[in-house]
Amino acid sequence: MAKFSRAMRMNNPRDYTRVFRQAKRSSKGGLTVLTVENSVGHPRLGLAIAKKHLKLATRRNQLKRVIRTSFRQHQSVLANIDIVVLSRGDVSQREMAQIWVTLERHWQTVATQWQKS
RNA sequence: UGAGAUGGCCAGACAAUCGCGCUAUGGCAUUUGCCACAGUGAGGAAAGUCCGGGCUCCAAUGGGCAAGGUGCCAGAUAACUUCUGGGAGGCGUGAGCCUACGGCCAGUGCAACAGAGAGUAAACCGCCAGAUAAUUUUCGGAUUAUUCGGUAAGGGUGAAAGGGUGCGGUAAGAGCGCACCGCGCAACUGGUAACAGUUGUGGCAUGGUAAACCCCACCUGGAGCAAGACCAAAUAGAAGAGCAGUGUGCUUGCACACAGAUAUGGCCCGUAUCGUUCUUGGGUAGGUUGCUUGAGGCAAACGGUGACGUUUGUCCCAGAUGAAUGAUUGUUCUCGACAGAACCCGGCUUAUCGGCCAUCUCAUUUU
RNA sequence: CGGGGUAUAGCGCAGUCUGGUAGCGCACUUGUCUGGGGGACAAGGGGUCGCAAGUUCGAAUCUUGCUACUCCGA
Repeated sequence: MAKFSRAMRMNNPRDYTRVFRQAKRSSKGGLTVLTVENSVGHPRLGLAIAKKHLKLATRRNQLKRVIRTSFRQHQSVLANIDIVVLSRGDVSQREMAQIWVTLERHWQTVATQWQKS
């Protein structure tokens, strides 16, 4: 059962600044993924999709939904880490299917970086 | 059949799996929650923020000025830069469509360059009469030049040159006279009105520009849900109240006297710091609310040319807050555009793949 | 989400209120001075005035609608 409840989102600005300061980065396919350890007991996801990269609100919402769904389906392989997904300037040229594939590759690299203890 | 005009409607469909927000019910915890099941869940533009209103706070009970807006007339509406009907002008064969459409005979200004002249008109070329001179002569005059006058018909300049066309008239011309057209004024008729029609009259007066200042008529207080209301840590500061160390006295909880406490340090001096508890108000982080039952939708009847209004019945139809509608797979079709609510409504504007319906127009063919 | 501002030469800015000629500085090109560079002097080129409609005889300027950038309110 792969749920995605409200506690698995990062709601606090301090969490974001902590991640931005200490995180490991990996970027490919129009997205950048930042990861850092947390003490909550489960993985958490945060999104930062820039208006400059995707001008239309429809496209931004669509991208966020795709990222959330992918996170939900792959959260069993992830350790207790905070993840922030950033958009990059070239994301506007990608199809949604391509984004889906690159997200799966991101989760694999993150899972190898942070072995589940 | 083809080409159009106007108005309205839809915005891929179905199924499976995994998920999200809100609401109701039930269960477990009772503290914020968790679980089960059911219902419900973006738009015609949600957009731009260009107008109007509700709502909230601030200001003000009034009047005037300023500033801004609107601008044919009548109506609709909570209100409007909206809508409906009508008028005028323009476009189209037509159905129809478009129009910031009050006033420069109240005042002030502006019009570069060109042009003689750009507004109480003006003689550059030209046309015409007279005078003078020359030439010529059939002795009537003719031609040329100069000068002084007349003249807005023609040329030329310009975006624009002070009514247009025709006839008369004249030395040449001229609203100088006449006819028609246009314009102004007056009366009458129709119309709520804008305006239209008829008659008479004037004889050209009144050129353009008000999205130039302005005049006239009408309208407008300012800010915006990050408005506003409520709850409320920590820290610093403010106000108030109680308590405070040591010694003495006695009436045993009061009075009087003396200053202190902590840190540094072996101790003194010295140095540094300074009460403690509670309450109050203020209000930060954070949270709650505002937050969706409304100038609501749908249907019918009635009134109205219509926008719309009235009555009855019926329905409840997003409410998020780092922000909910998605992903994957399958089937199918016409292969899916523009695009995501954030306090709520009425409009306008802009973006947009296509499809359907109704009414109407034109052309062609057949009967 | 709400409220403002700006757009003119490669860059930074005037001109817009009050409509007729688009200008200033730096940069660029050419020439002269110098043995050369630097520097100075002289001359020159370079503009859909963000885009599109409208008003006007005429629009960078006035009006309306779009586009981009930017600031403020947590």
